[in-house]
Amino acid sequence: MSKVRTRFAPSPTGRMHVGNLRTALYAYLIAKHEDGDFMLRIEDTDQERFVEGALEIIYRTLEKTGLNHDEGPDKDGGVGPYVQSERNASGLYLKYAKQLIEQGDAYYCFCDKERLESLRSTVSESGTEIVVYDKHCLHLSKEEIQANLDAGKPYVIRINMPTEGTTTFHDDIYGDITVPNAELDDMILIKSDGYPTYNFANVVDDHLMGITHVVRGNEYLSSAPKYNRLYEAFGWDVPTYVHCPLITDETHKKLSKRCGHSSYEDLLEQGFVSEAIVNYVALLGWCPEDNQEIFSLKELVEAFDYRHMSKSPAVFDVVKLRWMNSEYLKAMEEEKFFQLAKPYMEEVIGAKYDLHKIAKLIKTRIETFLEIREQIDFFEAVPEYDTDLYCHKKMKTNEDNSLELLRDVLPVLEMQEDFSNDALFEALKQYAAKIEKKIGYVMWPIRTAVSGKQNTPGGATEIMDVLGKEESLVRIRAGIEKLEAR
RNA sequence: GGCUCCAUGGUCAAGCGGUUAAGACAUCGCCCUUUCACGGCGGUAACCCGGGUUCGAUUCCCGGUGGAGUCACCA
Repeated sequence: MSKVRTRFAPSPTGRMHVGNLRTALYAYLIAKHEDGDFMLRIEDTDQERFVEGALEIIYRTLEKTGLNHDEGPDKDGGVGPYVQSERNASGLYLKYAKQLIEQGDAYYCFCDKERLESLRSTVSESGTEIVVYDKHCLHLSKEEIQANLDAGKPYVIRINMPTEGTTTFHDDIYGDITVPNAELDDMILIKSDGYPTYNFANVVDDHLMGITHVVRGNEYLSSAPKYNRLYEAFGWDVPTYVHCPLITDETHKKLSKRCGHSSYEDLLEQGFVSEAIVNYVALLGWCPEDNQEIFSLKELVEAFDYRHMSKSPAVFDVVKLRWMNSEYLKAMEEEKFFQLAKPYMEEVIGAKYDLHKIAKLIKTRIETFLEIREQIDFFEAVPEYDTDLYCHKKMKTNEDNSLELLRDVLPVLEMQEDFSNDALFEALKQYAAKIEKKIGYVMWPIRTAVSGKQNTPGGATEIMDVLGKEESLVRIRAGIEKLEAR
């Protein structure tokens, strides 16, 4: 049995779509599960769609997600170049296309855009007809072709598909798929600009690079039967196809830029951690036997069996991603969490307070880093709040007894030397015991005064620990004034 | 519209002829608690419809319905 070789073959056209990321992940997992090779190939045959910087995004994303390739433009494995425009420069694709022409499996086509368009419109009017090229140029004589070529007339090279019978191709997930040959378009192999089309370059390169498993998105499923004709014409072995189920948005449509979280970079910007994104995406269309949900990349390699992949499309559920992200944050070691959260904290409160302490408080209370702002903004300044915040049914507090409590407890805090959480808690516990109230009765008004918020990360003492004695007392006095002024 | 694929709770999904039809997210309730969160416990909620095959279908086959993908000198 030969070594498994898979490839990720993105086009440098922008951000990393999560569908692409998952395809890359699955290709990586299929290879690594069998101890095979995973390679990167750049499919840049469309010069018009090339986006500046897209290459860097591809490299960066693979690196950040840990999907390290064994071969690629930057890592020669002997079957390069790994960039299609470079391969094309040597006339590689044209050579193979011409071989097909000689065999009678392909032909020159000189039809211009206008003719092709008129073809389309006439066909659609007749209704029942199928929209494929009419093979007009297939019937050109040798002399006509040569004359056109000599005249420098632009041309493309098309494959000559059979018009009768059916073609069956096999996908390891979806099984056998049979289509009528009349449906098969004489697809273009070489474009008039000399570049190969995706369909052609893909087949040629996958063969030349020894790819054993072609992993790609379900949206290519319908073009797959055409490939068999190509492999057949060349006499090459057809690789194993693994088409991944579609990832959709909440309306069950193919995930698009419109939904706002369609790319890996979008998700990072929205405060998700890379590992959680990879983990979540792995579970979109695949599931292990024991239903484990939290996976490191290493564990995924171990557990991944692509035969357990699902066939039906999966909705990208941001809510579940958020949950998973929170799991990663909770499990993260403190220092790492601090480093990642630091920029978000600094953005709100600078370096005024001990950010380590604050990081500890928010760690179990956020799902994404973006929530940090709303969690800690009160440290910067107490927001405007209504005094009915002091009313809490369970704590049995209201504006009146809160005012009384704060006035009463203020001297206690003023005398308190040690403003650490533990010491404060101990002191206030004793105070509560003294006045024969439950601890919450004491804590609620204080927490309200120092934060001005309904909910806060941490309780009254933890907040005061961060604020320090001076600021805490300032805020409590302000709270008293606010209650008096009501 | 043609072709192709898909079909278990709101979502991700186990299941692969006989089950009280798992689990997770979300949701609801309770407990814990210095608020919230975390954590713990529990609840609500699903096999698209109709025919077969079979002693027995969520599971196999056919049809319908529904959804999606695709029909470029884009990938």
